[in-house]
Amino acid sequence: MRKPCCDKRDTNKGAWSKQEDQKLIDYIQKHGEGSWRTLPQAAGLLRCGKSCRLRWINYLRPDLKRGNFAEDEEDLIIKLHALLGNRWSLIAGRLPGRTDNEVKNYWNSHLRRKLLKMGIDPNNHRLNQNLPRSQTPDASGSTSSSSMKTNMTLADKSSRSAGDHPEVFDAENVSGDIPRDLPDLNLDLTISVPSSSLTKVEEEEQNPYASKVATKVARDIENAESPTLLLFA
DNA sequence: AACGCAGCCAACCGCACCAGT
DNA sequence: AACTGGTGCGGTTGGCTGCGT
Repeated sequence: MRKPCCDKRDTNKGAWSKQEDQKLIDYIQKHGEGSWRTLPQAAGLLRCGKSCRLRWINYLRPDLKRGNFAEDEEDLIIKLHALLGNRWSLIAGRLPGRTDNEVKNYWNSHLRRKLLKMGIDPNNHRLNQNLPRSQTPDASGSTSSSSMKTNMTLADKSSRSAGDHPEVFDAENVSGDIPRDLPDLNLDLTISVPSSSLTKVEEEEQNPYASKVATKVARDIENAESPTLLLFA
């Protein structure tokens, strides 16, 4: 039995105060990130290390992009979710300035509903004949979101939350499942490792978060058992 | 004005992963 | 190989806010 990450009796919980935020920012600016377990004490915070890490990553990081998601960001999230499932950190890694928590929340509060409204099962990105499909133009694929089109799903064998996604993806089955009179759901799921003229070191210096996750995405995709990626033209 | 409800989002929790020993 | 500590991730919760009645 491992001991808890901190002594919960002595730690604050709940919303962060401005003073706490400032202490955390000051400390990280001086000493850099890492050593989250010892950081709270060193920074004079009565917080659990995990809590500090979360606060920094999700809220205080200087490279965070706050505010509404753009259309292309929405599209990308939908595509990546079809590809990766609920692996929010990987998805967020493709969206500069966005955090896994933010993407997860946005998915659950907006995009899930949007797909459902379009008659698409948000769990597997397949047209769901049991769900009512709205007759509005939005539901025909010509939504405000330009490329909200899908006819695919993907087995994500390595996912820890594989329950959301079918273990085996059968392309033949898909083509058979989708009625011919449905809108063209051609979804380009091409995914590539971010290319950069910067060296890996330079890239990591400029954006350690994006770089780190991008590396993981690339590794995951490389390691994926064939045929994990099934792209449908 | 008061209340109930739904949606959003920050934060917490528990588990898994990984590197070091 | 087994163990341990630190870190990361995804699911869930709870409080706040806005809206309708």
